Amino acid sequence: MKPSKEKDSVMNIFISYLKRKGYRKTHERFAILDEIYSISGHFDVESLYEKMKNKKYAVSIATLYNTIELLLECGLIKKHQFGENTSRYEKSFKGGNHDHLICTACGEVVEFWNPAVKEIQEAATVSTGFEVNYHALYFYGLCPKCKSHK
Amino acid sequence: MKPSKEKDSVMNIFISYLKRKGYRKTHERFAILDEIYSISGHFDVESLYEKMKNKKYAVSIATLYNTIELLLECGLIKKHQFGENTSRYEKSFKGGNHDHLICTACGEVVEFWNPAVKEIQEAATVSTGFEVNYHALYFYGLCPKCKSHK
DNA sequence: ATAGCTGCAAAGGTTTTGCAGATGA
DNA sequence: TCATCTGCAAAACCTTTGCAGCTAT
Repeated sequence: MKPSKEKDSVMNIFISYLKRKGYRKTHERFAILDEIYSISGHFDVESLYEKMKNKKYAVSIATLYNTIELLLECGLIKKHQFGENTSRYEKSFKGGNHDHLICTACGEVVEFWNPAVKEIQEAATVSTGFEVNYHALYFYGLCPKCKSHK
Repeated sequence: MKPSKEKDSVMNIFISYLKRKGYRKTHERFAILDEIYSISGHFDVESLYEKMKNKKYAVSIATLYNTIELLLECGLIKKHQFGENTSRYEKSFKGGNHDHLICTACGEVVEFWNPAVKEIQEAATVSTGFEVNYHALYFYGLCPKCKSHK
């Protein structure tokens, strides 16, 4: 892991989470977090497995799912289902709160960010009595490339 | 199918879609659309299958998936993946454009509607060059009941 | 020492596919 | 008639689980 402020913070969050829950600090767990935070953009379990397969702390699929569950719980990654049957994930430390445009033709995913989502959330909270922890907003359509090819 | 303006329109949309694509008008397809439009709220393939199992035009799972694909394509239903591994669907004729609050504790899904989503869509369209056809906005958190139990 | 973790392989659950027989156009 | 559709069962696919051996504490 290259030294960086972000990765340090992320590691600290994970470590205190593990400590708080009484979970063990294993090589595999740190290797997985490290690998995930070196990926820019989205990933699925299969591709993460492939990436780690030949590295020092190669892990099994079962351990990936196990650790991903922990990382979801402590908020270090987010889970998405962009309409396929495979779940996709992304890191969510800082720069969080962005949303996604998904091209229904080629599958490209582009991010955007708009603070107005918070206002909608506020309105929905008030009218329904929910306590909202996070959100996901997806726009589906054609990316510029596919738009021009049609 | 009980006579109703909505169901008539829906049928017409489906019929012209089938005609335009050169697809056949089969009993199964109409029975499925009819069944779906008699369901209020969300459903998954399994429950739809159970509902239709003992009726006149019982259909197989394979045919359900096939027809659901057609209905998605012509916009008469929408597909959701609320974080589970099962896809859920709902009709989308009129009254459309609503969004969802999902309780992460008990799984309850509540709908809300807010026109401001369109403005966010407009902004995202302009900045990315996408042509957006539809959206999905989910807020995850605790419903009033689970909030008070925690 | 020992409770918890990993890896393997098998199981589970959802969705897709291949093909023979049925059917709308 | 005949290309398409349905239903069945098998396959494919992603995810979860059980258990034996390993390891952090």
